[in-house]
Amino acid sequence: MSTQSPDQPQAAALADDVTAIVEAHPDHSDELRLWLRLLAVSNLIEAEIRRRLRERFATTLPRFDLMAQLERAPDGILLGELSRRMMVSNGNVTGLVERLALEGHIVRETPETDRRATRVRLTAEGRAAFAAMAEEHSGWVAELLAGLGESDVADLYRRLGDLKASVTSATAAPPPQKRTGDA
Amino acid sequence: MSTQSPDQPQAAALADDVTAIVEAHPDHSDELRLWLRLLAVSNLIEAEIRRRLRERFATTLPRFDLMAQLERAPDGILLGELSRRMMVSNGNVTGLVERLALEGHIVRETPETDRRATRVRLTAEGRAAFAAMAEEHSGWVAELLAGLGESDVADLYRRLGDLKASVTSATAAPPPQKRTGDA
DNA sequence: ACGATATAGTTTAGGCTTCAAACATCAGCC
DNA sequence: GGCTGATGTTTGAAGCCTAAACTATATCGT
Repeated sequence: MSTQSPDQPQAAALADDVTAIVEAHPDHSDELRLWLRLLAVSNLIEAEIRRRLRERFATTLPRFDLMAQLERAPDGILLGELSRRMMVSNGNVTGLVERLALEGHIVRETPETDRRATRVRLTAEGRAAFAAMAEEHSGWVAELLAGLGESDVADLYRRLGDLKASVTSATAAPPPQKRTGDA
Repeated sequence: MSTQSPDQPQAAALADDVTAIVEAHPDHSDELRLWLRLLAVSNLIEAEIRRRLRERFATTLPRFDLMAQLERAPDGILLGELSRRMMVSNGNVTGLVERLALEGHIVRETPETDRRATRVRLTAEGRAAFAAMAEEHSGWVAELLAGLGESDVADLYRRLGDLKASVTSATAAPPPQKRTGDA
């Protein structure tokens, strides 16, 4: 059911001048539609994966993500680095780690060189549990994307890279204010 | 290149280091990478939009979404239909509506024909607030996607449609339990 | 050494989200 | 009228998430 047509108020006569972008009321509906579709697809896949993680392994996507990070760092990882890699807040990681520790999947330890810090590591049990989940997980993704050809996958990957670059440069740059007279 | 080779996911022989498991599925790694990138890009854009909604309008994406739905339904909409369109649970909508009503953006009313139901509508104030937000919002999206050419946008849109179709058919169909020997 | 500043994590308050169970009402049937 | 089942919404418990305030430790400048 794609009742997702955004029905934006149609910009009137669209002067398609690329240079005079933000000031007037250009038609942004193509970009908006793209974003809405991107969001819809992403949420669709994510919801299905969350559902299966829950159903098959009684776990959640954030927990899975966290364990995936730890799996790549056999010597453990500091909480701050973890939150950076997962792109979530520090406080979020605190709770996630707490729950995973209760489940016995990970352990916390304080390095002697810096007693502020906490390093977390997968337990043997956690490593085994993650291996089982990861195996199925990649199968699920492959299954969901099975309708795409190999070249589609590569092409989408590349174009999403372009998109990522666009977003990154737009957010990294200082906010484009009205520069009066920037001749 | 690993083309459609006859897949043999025989994981039996992997007595190797368990840490290599995730990477050790050549058949699925392309799809996995694509999904991870899709997720990353989507989250990147979403986080930026959430940030700006919060900063500029002291609101959230779910609230914005809900108001966007109401904006398209001038006569109001039942909560159940709202939760269907937003693709979230009923209970979720209850709380969202409660907060937006407190803010004066929407009103609730019980239709006389069915006193179980609740119909919500934008107030005049809510409609005006949404108009202001929507205008900026579409500008933000256009700004974030500005690095893409017009044809890139169209192409990505189409390919994401293919992807959506793939996911939909994979989830709508009964679970494919065993992969029969494909050609 | 001492105070200022920076860094690592935790806590707090609040919002979003889901599921499951409860509640309320309606529509049909006897 | 009084069951019964369906439908529309709310509630409660639990988890995820953030920003801001806070604690504890480290480091740097003097």
